[in-house]
Amino acid sequence: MKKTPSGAHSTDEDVLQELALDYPLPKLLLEHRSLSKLKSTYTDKLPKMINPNSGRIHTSYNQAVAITGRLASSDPNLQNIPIRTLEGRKIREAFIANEGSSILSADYSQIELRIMAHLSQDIRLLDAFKNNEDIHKSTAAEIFGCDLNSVSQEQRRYAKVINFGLIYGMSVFGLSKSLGIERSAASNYIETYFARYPGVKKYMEDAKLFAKDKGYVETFFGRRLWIPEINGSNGIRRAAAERAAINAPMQGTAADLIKLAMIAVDQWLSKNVHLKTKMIMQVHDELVFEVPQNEIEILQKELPRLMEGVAKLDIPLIVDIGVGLNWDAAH
DNA sequence: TTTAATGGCGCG
DNA sequence: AAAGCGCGCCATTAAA
Repeated sequence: MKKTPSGAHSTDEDVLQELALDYPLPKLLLEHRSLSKLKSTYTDKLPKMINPNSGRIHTSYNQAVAITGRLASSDPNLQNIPIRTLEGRKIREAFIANEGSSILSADYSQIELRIMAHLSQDIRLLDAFKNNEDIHKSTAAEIFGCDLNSVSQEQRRYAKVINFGLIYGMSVFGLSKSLGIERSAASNYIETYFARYPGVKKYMEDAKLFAKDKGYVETFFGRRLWIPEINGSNGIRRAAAERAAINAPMQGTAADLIKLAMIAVDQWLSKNVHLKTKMIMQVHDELVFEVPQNEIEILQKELPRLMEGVAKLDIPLIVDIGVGLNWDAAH
């Protein structure tokens, strides 16, 4: 149903899911794939990487690999610990706090969509975030032309796929595939979306034009992200570069913000020498801490203030906090 | 035995 | 020919 770059028949998840409608084997294969992925990558490997001195797993953060300015975690990668499935979450449950401490997770809510609102200056998107609305719900209300409180689960799910797809420059083809709908229907959704959020459409066109003119795009702070293939002769790679030009300012600005947050939190912890709390991980829009019981209250109060205050955008930055005895419970 | 390429999939 | 951005790591296979 689909070919790999080398010309072989693809057996990826999409293909097997489609085949599973007609045959029993693909479903079994998918089950085996997901379980063996969890076993080989996490369950078998992570225990072997415990440092004998600390009794812990220590990752490395590379600051100069990701072109958008994100950190990248390796050996082991702790930025791709499972969370999306029940089975996977059992692995996350194994990340536990010391006796007497909790794991605290502080993550930016909808950070890239908020940045898109700021960069695009789209009035409806700015308003939605200023009113602290459920953004997928409010997008659903716009594209389905209904009331905020009459949005169905299904409508919200559609809007969510559209919202995330847009951040990445998704096409009609991609949207129709990921929603399993006709291309004409997908085309209608996108058209309606851009009619309701014209600022977003203009932002995307401007990002491409800017990149073509200068060879780079910029984050909110003016950091440059070079897109060399934006004027290349290979049409396919050029199209990919155009999508990167749309995405890079958002992902790059989010990367800038969380780095500033890490610095702000570190300085605050250093200043308050009595605190035993430790910042132990970063997962792109999330900071993870190990917090003694008697410090949870102060962290719950101070972290949002510190992280939300690193920059003044035209929308509020919102930080959600979760606390638990393990990393999964902290979400 | 090590390295590289491939296809696939975990996360934000 | 591809149609969704950014990563790192797994098993498998082939080459060095």
